[in-house]
Amino acid sequence: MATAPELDLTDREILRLIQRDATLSLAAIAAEVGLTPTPCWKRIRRMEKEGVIAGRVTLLDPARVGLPLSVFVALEIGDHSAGWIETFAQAVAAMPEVLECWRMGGDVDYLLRVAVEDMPAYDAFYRRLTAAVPGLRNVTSRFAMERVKGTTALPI
Amino acid sequence: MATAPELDLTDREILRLIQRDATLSLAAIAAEVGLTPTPCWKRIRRMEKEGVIAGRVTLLDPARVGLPLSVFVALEIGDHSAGWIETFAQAVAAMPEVLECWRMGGDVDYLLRVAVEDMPAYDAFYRRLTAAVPGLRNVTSRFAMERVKGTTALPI
DNA sequence: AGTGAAAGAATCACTTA
DNA sequence: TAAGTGATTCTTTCACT
Repeated sequence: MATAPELDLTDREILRLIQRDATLSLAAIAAEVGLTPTPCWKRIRRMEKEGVIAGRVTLLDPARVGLPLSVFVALEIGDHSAGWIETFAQAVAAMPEVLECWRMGGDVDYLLRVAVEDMPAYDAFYRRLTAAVPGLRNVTSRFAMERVKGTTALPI
Repeated sequence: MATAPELDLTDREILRLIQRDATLSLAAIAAEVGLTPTPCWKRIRRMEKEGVIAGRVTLLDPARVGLPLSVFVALEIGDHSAGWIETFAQAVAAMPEVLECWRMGGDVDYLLRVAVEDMPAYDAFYRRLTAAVPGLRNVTSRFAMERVKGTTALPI
């Protein structure tokens, strides 16, 4: 078990910068936070090892790659056993259209966000989902009209 | 208006790789797709210019930076005028806790995903939201227990 | 799409406060 | 324990083929 990471103000300032733009050079980061590149590099590497930094990814425009339709799917389930949940998690992991899957408290058991090409593609996904996951008590699909805001940058 | 980008199989293969890992060198990408670094670099730069590539970001672990609570907020509004919607979009843009905001079709008008420290922090956010956005007909908060899956990689 | 060169960046051993 | 220096290596970038 790793000890809880202590993040000082400089660590947080670095995170704030690289969260928004992973292409910033160490020299640019260093200039922003008032250090030289080497200590910045050491801090970043430390935060990667500690798991504070989960990764660096390239974000695409969904519409430009042929996936303009986003759907939120609320699931209510019948069987709440550990075995069922494990099976469900594996099914979801194997479906690349599912970008996010959250286990929820309250009336909804699971909430999915799905990216597909169009309505027929969503229908095909829906059929695969309900076939792969038996015992769904209720499935509610809500279709997104517009992404008003979308960021991966956490408020730190 | 830019012409619709044509993405060939190599473009898509490059996108598939860098979507998962933005730290891959051009040499590594080139080896994967069976080219040399220069044409890969030209393709990536072209897709950046075209807007297919939206950016490169660093992802953090929310719990490790003190934001372990994710809340989905469904909003029903009274006023559907263009002016209201513009005001709402600006309010949401100014609230860093709101990571995503979608305008929806159907029963729910807007769906937000919010990251906060704990329940008191969510309550404070809730008050700020309902104060900043007058005329909300209904606000439903659903609390996430567990992120079963979360990826930024689109199924291309 | 590839080659080869030049410029720029990351990485690290070592030094200093 | 944290930051800086300078050298090395790797990577990106680009003119030319």
